[in-house]
Amino acid sequence: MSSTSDFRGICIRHGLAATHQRQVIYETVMSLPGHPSAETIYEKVRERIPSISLATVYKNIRTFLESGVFQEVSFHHGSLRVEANRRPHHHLVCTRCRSIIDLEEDELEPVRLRDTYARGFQVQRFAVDVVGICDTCSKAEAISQK
Amino acid sequence: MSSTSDFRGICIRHGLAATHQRQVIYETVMSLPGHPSAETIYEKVRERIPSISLATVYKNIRTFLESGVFQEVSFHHGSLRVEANRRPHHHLVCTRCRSIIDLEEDELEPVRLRDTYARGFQVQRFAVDVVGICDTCSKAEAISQK
DNA sequence: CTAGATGCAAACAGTTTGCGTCACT
DNA sequence: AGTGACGCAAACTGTTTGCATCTAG
Repeated sequence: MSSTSDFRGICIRHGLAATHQRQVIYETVMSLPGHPSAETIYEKVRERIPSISLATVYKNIRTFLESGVFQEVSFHHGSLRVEANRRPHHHLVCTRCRSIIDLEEDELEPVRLRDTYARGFQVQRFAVDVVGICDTCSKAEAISQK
Repeated sequence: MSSTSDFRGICIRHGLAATHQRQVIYETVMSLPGHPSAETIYEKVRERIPSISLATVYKNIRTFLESGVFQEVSFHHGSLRVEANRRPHHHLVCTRCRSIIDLEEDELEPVRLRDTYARGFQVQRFAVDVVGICDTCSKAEAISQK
């Protein structure tokens, strides 16, 4: 029973209409393994609603992301960004303005996999995004909330 | 002196022709702060070569990335990917096939900023990409190198 | 009944490609 | 001289938007 009522509860909590399309998109994302793209979700949803529009899928993905029902895999999905800094370093990523600030490697405690881990993956390096709100945005927010 | 000869050395080492356009693009990327987009680089390069084509800028960025002269800020710059996994976790990212595998949070030693750090950034969470070669790709490579 | 959701097509942004001409090596 | 680079325009992919119609609340 929980699947349907989960969905309705989520919609109520976020002030969203519980439409059929929205529900199928939600269930499809939950059912797909890994990190599906909009196109993948669209293909899968069409098996249940052949007449659905790709725009509807995009609009609902956006809606779910904005209400925090789903997350984006990465904050870097936009256009290609070039990194000239050859020193190993990490990034501070602001969720508000999407700005990226370099963080020197020694500003972070060393990152390590627990030695129990293997899976045949050959590690080359660790790239850490410190996700949060930058100084500028948190000040701007403080003002707007007066 | 080193700037020009740096560039020529890089070109020789990577088997690239040392053209004027290529040099200006290289110098521009090195001079720009942060993580410029192709468009930003193009705008800046045009100050020195007004007739340059955007396609040339793109082609050269690709060339530099492929030869490792520059890096991409992130391996996630493609299309939007949706993450339904609500549990905190990290990612194994394969540089060869670009696949993304979830890594449970407890498979990594806890990530921490050194307490000296501040800059007014409000940290929400750490998103770690363990960058390397996945099992499938490393096996494929072993075979192709026979 | 009405705000918000859907479907369609057109618009857009970012990026790549084909091809004729030009320039490094 | 020949291979690869450039410039241009057209093509392409991923995504958003405007608008008329429909539907959940």
